[in-house]
Amino acid sequence: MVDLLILAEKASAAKHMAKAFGGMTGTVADKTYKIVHAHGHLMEFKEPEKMVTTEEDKQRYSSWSDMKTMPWNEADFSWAKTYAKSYNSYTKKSKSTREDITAIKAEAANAESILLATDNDPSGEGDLLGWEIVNAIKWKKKVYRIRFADETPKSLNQALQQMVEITDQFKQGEYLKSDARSKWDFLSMQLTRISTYAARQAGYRVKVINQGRLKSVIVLKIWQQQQLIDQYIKTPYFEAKFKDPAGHIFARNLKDDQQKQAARFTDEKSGREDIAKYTKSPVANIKRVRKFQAPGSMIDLAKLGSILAKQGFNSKEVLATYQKMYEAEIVSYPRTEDKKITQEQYNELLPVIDAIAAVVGANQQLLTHRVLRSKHHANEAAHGANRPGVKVPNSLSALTKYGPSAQAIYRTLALNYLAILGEDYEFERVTAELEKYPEFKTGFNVPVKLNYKAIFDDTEGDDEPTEAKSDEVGPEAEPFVYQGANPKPTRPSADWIGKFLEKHNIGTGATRLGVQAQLTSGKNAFILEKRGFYTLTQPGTIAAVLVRDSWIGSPSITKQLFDHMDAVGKLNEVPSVVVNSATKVIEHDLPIILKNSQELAQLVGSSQNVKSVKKFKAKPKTKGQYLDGQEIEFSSTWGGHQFTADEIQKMLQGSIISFDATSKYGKAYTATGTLKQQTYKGKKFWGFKANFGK
DNA sequence: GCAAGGTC
Repeated sequence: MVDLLILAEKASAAKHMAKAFGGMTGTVADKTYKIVHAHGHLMEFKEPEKMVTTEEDKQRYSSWSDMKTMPWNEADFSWAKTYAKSYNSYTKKSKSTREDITAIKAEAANAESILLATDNDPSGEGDLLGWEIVNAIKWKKKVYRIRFADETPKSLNQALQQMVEITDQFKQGEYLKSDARSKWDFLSMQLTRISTYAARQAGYRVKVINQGRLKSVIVLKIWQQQQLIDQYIKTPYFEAKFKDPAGHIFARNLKDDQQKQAARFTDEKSGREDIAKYTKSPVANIKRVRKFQAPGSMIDLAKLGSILAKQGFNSKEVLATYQKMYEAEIVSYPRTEDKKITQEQYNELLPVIDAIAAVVGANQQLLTHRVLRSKHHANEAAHGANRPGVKVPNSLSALTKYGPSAQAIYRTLALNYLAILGEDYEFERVTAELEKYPEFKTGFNVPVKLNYKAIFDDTEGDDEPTEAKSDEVGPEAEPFVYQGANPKPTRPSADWIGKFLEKHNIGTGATRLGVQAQLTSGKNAFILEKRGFYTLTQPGTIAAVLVRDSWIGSPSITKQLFDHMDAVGKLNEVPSVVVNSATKVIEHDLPIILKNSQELAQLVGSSQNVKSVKKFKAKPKTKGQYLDGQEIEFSSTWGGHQFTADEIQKMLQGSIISFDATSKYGKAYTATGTLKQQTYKGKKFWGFKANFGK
């Protein structure tokens, strides 16, 4: 008989506890103990039709096609749970968790009390999965809880001193709120049945049209952005600006639409007339201020995924490879919520910093900042931000066995971590204005010491052509007509969706990248991913169109759910209010989804032939005589830019032209090139060709 | 066939 059966959330946590307490069994804080562990949730809800009793209800809750059966009445459900299926990626087999539960039950038979030592997630998920096990083994004796700041021995032993009894689960806010959350999400599956039915009614032979708090919001956001892109019309404007000999631009700070309207002209002629008002001016009031910038916050899993997406790795593979590296203790816990680390975690890594730097080829001389900055420090961080582990690989190539992206994962994580050991970036902020027209100002940064940026610069990868300008300003600047345009909407990408989800607090560190991996893979994928950029597939478009104007497609639904969960967690609100709110969402969204299905034909296209919707818009062509006399035809636009008559004339004469363009990453640059005969898929054609990198 | 949340 032991005093305490310590239940850890996962194998790695159990291992850390064994290290902290002196073995998998023993005596700690005057109590005998044994450590066991789960691997996440071992129990999950039974199928809806298996949570009801009458034959009539079994029928009702099996239906995917009778819309009168919904919204479901949650009072009909027993909310009974069953063993989860756990998938083993090594054996590629699914296995029931029945044996795990049986094993824990057998150990519990020899214990006086259970100590829940599962993770302390803000959502209460660790409490929920602990209680699921306690309930599954029909435990009737005492239950205690510890919450630890991190998994270092010091923190775990500290936590043990603050053990609290929580035997009545219905009085424990963390359990109540996560239980309510899980019921809410479970009830939301009705929207998948509704959407699948609606799409089929509209004539689409779809498999399943999944909907949920994360999925619907992601897919709808991508669709809406695609609409913005499709509807985007580039409208150039002409604005008076000044330029000094080194190329620094002096412009007015146009704060609102009114100011912009007054300063910008829609045609070049008016722009030219406007600059006639100005003459060359000396540059005045040059200020140089020395500034410092600390390294940015550490990257999370979603951010890492988006960085690697740009290098051609897909999220599914990154997740799998990262997991294997974590199991080998080469990197820290992947699915962390933490963006910071504790002092203990920082201290733990310090001795191996130089070894890590050597592996990834970082300059060790730059790692001089040996104090954890407050912006990276947290008092509590169960796993700590994503970072390299204490075990350092011998070389990058030794990592290849974990997966294709292993080297890239380690390199990115390590450099990002090492950057916090670099000194602040030092630069000079230069500002100046025009003597004659002081409202025209310029400002730019001149790097003095790169410091941490020489280790890891999260702006790298934005491979935009930046002209190397001199840091000398003035002595004078001349007016010119600057040609700009309304900015093109950003292309949907992994990075962009990640930021959006984070901003609205949708999903967790564990699910944000996971759901994107899910949506981009399999036969029924909703999203097509190419180097981190997203487009919707046909089923994805259907899913998006169906949840237009719905609540499930809105980010505010998660916000509302979380606000209510917080109230439940503080015991200020009864859980049933949260669960009932799910029914209200179904009630509201069911008719909307059915109504939206009538627009599918128009917005998605033919249900018979997917390709028929992808009619290519014929590009407007221009004809003319090339300098050798032959009659040629070429597109009158390039990269969203409409060639002016003057540019067309010049191109036909074989001259080089330049114009302002926007890159596919949304950055403005100057495109320079000539008209050339080119080949595409074996066909010859004439068109503008940019001289990149020349 | 369904969610989102854990985990491997």
